[in-house]
Amino acid sequence: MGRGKIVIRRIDNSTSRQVTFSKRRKGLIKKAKELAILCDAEVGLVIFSSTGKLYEFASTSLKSVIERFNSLKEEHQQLLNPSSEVKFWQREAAILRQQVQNLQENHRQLLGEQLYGLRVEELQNLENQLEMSLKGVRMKKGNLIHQENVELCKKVNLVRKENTELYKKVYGNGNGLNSYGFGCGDGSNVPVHLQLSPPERDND
Amino acid sequence: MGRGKIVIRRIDNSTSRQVTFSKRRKGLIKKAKELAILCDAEVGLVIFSSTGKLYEFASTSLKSVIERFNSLKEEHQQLLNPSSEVKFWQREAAILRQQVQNLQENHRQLLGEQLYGLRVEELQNLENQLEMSLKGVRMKKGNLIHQENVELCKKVNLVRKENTELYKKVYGNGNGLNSYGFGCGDGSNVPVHLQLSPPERDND
DNA sequence: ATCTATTGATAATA
DNA sequence: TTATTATCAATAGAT
Repeated sequence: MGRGKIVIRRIDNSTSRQVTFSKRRKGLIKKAKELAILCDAEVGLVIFSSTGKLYEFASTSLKSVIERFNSLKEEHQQLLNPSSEVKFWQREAAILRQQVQNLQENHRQLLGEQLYGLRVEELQNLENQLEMSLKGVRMKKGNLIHQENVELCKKVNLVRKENTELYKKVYGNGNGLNSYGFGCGDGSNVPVHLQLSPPERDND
Repeated sequence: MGRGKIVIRRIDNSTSRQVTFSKRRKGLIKKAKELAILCDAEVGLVIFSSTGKLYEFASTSLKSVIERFNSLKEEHQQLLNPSSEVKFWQREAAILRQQVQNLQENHRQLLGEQLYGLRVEELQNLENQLEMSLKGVRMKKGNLIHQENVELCKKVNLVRKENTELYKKVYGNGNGLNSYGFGCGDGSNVPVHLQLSPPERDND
């Protein structure tokens, strides 16, 4: 795929060999990456240039890929390493990996992805599930906001009291106090002077 | 490079994921081979499918590539020594276990459970997410139901035709036949009896 | 490095 | 799985 067809055979010219190496190495790694992502595969790729320089790619980590490769090879020829402990942990890892996969699939469906192959009934269940979730989340949010409001009101009232005290100290027992109030639905309807409030920083 | 451009992202549909895996795996291995030959490089490639099946390529041998890699990384001992292999798998299991836990927590939150400790903003995000999901699921369901309706309509029409034929056979070229039609929005404008629709529940 | 004419890979489809 | 083919992507050769 270039200006002309080439035969797959060692490139004699050292310069163009290096150039081609650089280009194709990049392409190969890109494709390895794409395969891993598109097809949910674990890919490991090791390249040594003719000068001995190492280039590598792994969708997870090369160590993990090599271990997995080794353990699979050893499993095939069960004679070599009878280390049952290793096998135990490998099985453990395999089970967990499966579990992760199941959870991920489930998760994707909850996110409304990967819905191919589901029947109407299953979709209905999913929908009901999501509606329940939404209800729960909204209720929780409502509660939280209400609670925060209550807290804020308490603060406001506290500050208001301080203000009243300060006002008294400055102007004497103040009746020049115009009552534009600030109710919080907590029963109190005492007026508040917002403009006199101390500069209390609130987190927003 | 195909009939259309695609985004590099996990392919949801399992069948086309497998097909793509098969094609691209082949392509990747071909390119790895070409790189090795053209540029005189030592290449090792390991691919695990999402179902755990192993595919490999090496210009020399994978053993050689891995050993070269290991010795370069100075981890030769580590990877081949069984006791550290146990450690590796233990770590692997720990990582996976953590992953499972995270997914489970995430999952529970998507189900509207275990929402303690979330801030309003996080709850809002969750809510938005769930709404998106719901939209996706409903759309999918709608499509599916529509499709099923179309199929059913075809069946009904087929049966109706059979009935007409039978009716003719029983009563002669029937004009006593009251044409209670059954249109399916497929172009025919025969009157439709909506009250015959299946009792589909809609979500309030 | 950058630029394109070409070849090569592959997504969609059957 | 295999085959086909319209398209897109990679890259050979030139600059």
